[in-house]
Amino acid sequence: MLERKVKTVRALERGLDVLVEVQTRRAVSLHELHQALHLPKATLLRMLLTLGRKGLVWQRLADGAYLPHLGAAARGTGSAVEHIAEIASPYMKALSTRVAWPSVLGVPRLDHMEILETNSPLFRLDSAILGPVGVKLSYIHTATGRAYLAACDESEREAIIARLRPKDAAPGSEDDLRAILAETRGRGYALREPLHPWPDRSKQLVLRDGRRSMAVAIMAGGAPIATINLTWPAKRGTDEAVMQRHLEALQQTAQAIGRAVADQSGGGQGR
Amino acid sequence: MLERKVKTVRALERGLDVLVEVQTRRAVSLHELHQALHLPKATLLRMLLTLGRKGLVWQRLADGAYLPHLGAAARGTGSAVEHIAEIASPYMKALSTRVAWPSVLGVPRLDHMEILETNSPLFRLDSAILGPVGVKLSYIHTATGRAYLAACDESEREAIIARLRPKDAAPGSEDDLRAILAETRGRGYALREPLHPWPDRSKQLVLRDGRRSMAVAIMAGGAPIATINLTWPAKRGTDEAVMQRHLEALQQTAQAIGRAVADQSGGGQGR
DNA sequence: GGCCGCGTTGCATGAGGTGAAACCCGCGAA
DNA sequence: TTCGCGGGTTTCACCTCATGCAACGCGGCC
Repeated sequence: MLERKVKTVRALERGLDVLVEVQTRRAVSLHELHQALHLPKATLLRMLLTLGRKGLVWQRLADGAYLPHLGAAARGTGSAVEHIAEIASPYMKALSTRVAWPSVLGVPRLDHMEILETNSPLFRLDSAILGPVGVKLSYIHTATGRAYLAACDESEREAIIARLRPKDAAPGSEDDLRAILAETRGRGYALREPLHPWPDRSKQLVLRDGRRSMAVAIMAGGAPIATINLTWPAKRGTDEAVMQRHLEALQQTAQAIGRAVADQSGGGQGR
Repeated sequence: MLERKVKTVRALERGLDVLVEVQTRRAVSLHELHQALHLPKATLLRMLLTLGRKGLVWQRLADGAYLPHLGAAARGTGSAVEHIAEIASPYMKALSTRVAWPSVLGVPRLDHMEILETNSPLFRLDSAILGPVGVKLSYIHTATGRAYLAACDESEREAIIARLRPKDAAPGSEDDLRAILAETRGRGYALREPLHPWPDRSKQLVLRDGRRSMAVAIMAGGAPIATINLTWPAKRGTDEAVMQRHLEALQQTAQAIGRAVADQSGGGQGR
């Protein structure tokens, strides 16, 4: 293998350098690649397009960063769940063309929801900037968090609530939360209203950012694995109008993503 | 990602096709790639050289087949043990330049040792053709099998012996086997002599192929994970001379491979 | 011995990879 | 508001370098 008289293929060689670079750093911008590999950006762009077409890397909407596609590697390692962002990304892009407001994809963590992807850069409006990837959202005060809590298994819900319950929780406040979640579950989508008394991360910020938000869970295999929301400025007309207009699209998108994740976990190996 | 005005890099594109093809079929010959991808062999050769240099594929000595390098994929999935063949291959190539006879790398299976790699194609002698990859060797009648049995943990040894014990085993024959293994362990290397009465796969073949063979275990983390042997024609001078001359090289090679495997499993991620 | 299949090498040709330069676009500063 | 800047994107003319034909080596098999 090592010794061979023939020359190597330079274009392939450099392309593989890019691939390896993307794989080692988990997320990388064009500019970072540029200064790491000393290749002109134009060249990098063409290589990334090629790698993308072959399904080896993908570009996150949230920040345009290039990420490795784990699929080929973990072939058969189950859990396409780790790829939700990658799988959801194209659906969120499509969603951005159907509705006028940006969305965020969130996944549950121990005591918060984490943003994995957002299509907000696709909107021109400066009011549309949603937190970058990695931002932590409250389970209690955000539509995203409530959508997950309402959809998840009871034992999981209990565990999360227990984790968030303040020492000095007002009597009855926990029942209020449960009532909110029950209503959310019945309604089929979550809102950041009504207000709930417990403190939790960035509660104040949520309260006064002047936005409204609705969210639904993404289900796969009977369990919620993520959520997707829609955020719009509060001043924008009546909330009911917005919600009526876009709820269906949001739910359809969530279902489509859930189906795609289930498909990947099951038989197909994608592309 | 999908839509982009710029052109893709054809050379990279085709190279990735080759990579993917090698990854999906686990082992593939140049000719197979040729008819699968409809690329001239010369081109394929250059691409494979490039992929090899980047550590994404490697070529098996045994049959020249190209195999994917699992490393990048399973990064952190531990057990470099599955890569023994890949890791051992270069050492076996080096060994072929130090000694005059071919070697085989074997790993334990339920009731036999399986050949994973051999450097025999590097020898011109037609007497040197050793079974292709996948051949099953007897634990009892081959040096390779005995080397493993002698080196492994007692409980594992007992399990294997129990599995192989014939219903009508002659009294004392099992003790004979244990004695053989004990002597092997003390000596530090295994031989296919002395004969043992139990029947086992291809016993007859081993008895009359007119060859002699010696083998040592490859240790990693205190346990044997594979074996490497040396085979030569029986007619070739005195066996003692051959063994004296090459035993050290064989043991050094086994140790080097064991160390390489341990290194990969531990810290480094190889390329 | 001669044929065939497969891997390998050499080399002339022009397809296509390359990167400088220009363009775009959003952002922050003035 | 304009300007400048830093990133990403596109264009395009140059000329390397990927390409595949052709020829060779070698071992196996009839």
